[in-house]
Amino acid sequence: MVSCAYPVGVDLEVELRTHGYRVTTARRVVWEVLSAAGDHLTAPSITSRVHAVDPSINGASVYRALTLFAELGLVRESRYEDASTWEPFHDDAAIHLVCSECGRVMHHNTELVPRLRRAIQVTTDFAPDEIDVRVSGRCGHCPAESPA
Amino acid sequence: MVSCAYPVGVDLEVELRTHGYRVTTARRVVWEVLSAAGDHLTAPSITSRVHAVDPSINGASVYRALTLFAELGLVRESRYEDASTWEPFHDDAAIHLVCSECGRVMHHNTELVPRLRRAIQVTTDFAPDEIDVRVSGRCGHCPAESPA
DNA sequence: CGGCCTACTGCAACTCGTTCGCAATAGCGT
DNA sequence: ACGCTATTGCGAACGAGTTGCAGTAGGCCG
Repeated sequence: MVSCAYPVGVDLEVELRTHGYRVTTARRVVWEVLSAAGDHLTAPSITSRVHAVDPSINGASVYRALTLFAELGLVRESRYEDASTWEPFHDDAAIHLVCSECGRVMHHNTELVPRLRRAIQVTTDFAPDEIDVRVSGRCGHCPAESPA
Repeated sequence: MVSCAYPVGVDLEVELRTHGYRVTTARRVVWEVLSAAGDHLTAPSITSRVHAVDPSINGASVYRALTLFAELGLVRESRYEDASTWEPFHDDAAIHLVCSECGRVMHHNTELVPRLRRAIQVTTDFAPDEIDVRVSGRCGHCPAESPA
């Protein structure tokens, strides 16, 4: 049911074993769900998708898997409007375009992010680590606001 | 006790009255706290500061005030690591530099933000609204990481 | 291949930030 | 000062996320 549509460069089993963790059903299913979506998902929606695959997997295990994946750097958590979302890790030159209509989250790569990093390094005494850019607006799939 | 150290360009009373809302103690105190901090505050920390000024103000009222202020565009909510924070509104050319050591949040203006907005408009079919940039790292006040 | 050790899971109770319904209170226009 | 009603305080409810514990299953070893 869940196929791996996301170009995963990471082999979960290898990653887990390398760090001495066991490869379990729960972890595999959570990873499949994340990979299949390849997109931002809230924890509750991850849980329900996991349940669609295997209802015997407990919600707590989903959280534990997510936390573990985050520690291993396989996924990243980011907090949006009113929910935190999870997605497979990607490099941070990608910015997030969040559609206020349909809630969809798109990625967009731009060299302005690395440039911003350099600008900060040069013009401030702040040593930048991660850069997270979120843009809210309306995506191409959603109709333009009708003039009320 | 709470003085208004933040360069407020907004008169709360006027803003409330203009929109037909009443000027109440709770709203005034919440606004004083936000203005005095002029910085990102979590809702619970806002509540405790409000209590320091007037313990009779209920936590729920703090949330209601914050929600109202957000609707009026006086404050902005943003979600960080594990808490949502509130701060008086500032224009979004300012980006957030969040120090991982001391937790301090600084603002930095850069013309790269408006440029990013234009880049998105030109190169994608996404219509950008708000742009929120958060940079984690280490600020100038915190000692550099000692080589472990 | 089978058995053991223990990491991991499912469960259920718990925490804690945030919201809601309702009666009492206090703005503010007259 | 009076009255209308927006707003508050209270307490209960809610929901996401966490935790402790006993049972289960991954995977190493013989």
